[in-house]
Amino acid sequence: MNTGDSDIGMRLRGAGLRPTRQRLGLAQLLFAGPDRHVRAEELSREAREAGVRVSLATVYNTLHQFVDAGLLRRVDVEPGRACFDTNLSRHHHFYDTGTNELIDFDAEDVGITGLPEAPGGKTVERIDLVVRIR
Amino acid sequence: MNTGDSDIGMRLRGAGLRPTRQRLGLAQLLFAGPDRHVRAEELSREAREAGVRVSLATVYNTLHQFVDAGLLRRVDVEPGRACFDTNLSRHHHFYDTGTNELIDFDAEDVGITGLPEAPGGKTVERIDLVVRIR
DNA sequence: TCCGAACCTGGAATCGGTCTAAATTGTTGA
DNA sequence: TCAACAATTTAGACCGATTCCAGGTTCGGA
Repeated sequence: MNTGDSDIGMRLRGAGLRPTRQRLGLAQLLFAGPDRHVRAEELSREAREAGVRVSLATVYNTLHQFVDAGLLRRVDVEPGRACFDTNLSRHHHFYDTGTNELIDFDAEDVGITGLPEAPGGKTVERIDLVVRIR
Repeated sequence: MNTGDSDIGMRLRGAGLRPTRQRLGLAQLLFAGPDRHVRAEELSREAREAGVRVSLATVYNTLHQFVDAGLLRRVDVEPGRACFDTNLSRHHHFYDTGTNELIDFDAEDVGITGLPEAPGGKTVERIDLVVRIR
C-alpha cells in the first residue's frame, strides 16, 4: 500500500531537503495518487484531516521548496492565489472561469507556429497556454 | 493637444458610465499615448503626480468598470496582483520572469494546432499564450 | 552523546484588493 | 432653473492570502 516514502525521501535529499515528518506527510498527500492541483489552504486542511500535524507557514514553505526542487509546478491563473500542480509533464491548461477549475491537457499534440523571437536576446523559459472556457 | 476627451466621454456614456472628472482623468492617463500595462497602485500614483485627485478605491472601481466596458483588458500572469492592458487587439505576451515586465506581440501571425476540445461541452472564451522569458 | 544547522511554529505583519456608509456630484423632469 | 434622486466618490475598516519573525524543536554528523 505504500507509495514509496523512501523514493520521496531520496528525491528530497537530492534537492538538499531533509525528509522531515512534515515534508513526508505533505508529499504523501500530494504525490500518492493521480496528478492534482492544490492550493495551500486546501493542503493544510487535508493534512489536518489526515492527522499530519503541520502549521500553515510550513505548508507554504514546503510548497515553495517543492517548486524549487522541481517536484511541483506553480500555476498562476487565478488572481490573488497560487495553485500548485503535481503534473510535471509538458502540458497546458483549460481554465473554467465559472468554477475556477483547472484541467490539464497534454502539450505533445499542440503545435504553435509564428512566435516572434524573444526580445532583448532573452531565452524562452516556458510557454504557458491557458484556454479559458465558460 | 487634446487627445479626445469627448471621444472617451462618448465611449463612457455608451457603456452607461458617467464621464466624471475622475474617470476622464484616469482615461487620459491610460489612453493618451501608446498601449501600456498598468497596475492599480501605479495608476493611483500617476494620477496623484498629474494632479488628478482620485482615491485608490475609485482607481480600482474605474479599472474594473473599464474592463467590463471593453476599454481595458485584464492580464493575470503575476502572482497576487492584477495588471491592466490598454491593447485591445488580438495579442499575446512575453513575460520576463526576471523583471516582471510584460511585452505584447501580435496574435495574427501565431498559429495553434492540436488543441483538444473544451471538456464538458464548455465553450472557449479566449486563449492566452504567455511566453516566459529570462 | 552533543552540537550546530536546518527546520517548524504561532502569531504578528504585510500586501493587494474589496466593502461600507456617508458625503458629493451629475442628471433630469417639472 | 432647481429640486430630487440616482450614480459616483471617498476614507477608512476590513479581508483573504501570504510572508515574516523570533524562539523552540529536530536532525544528523563527529
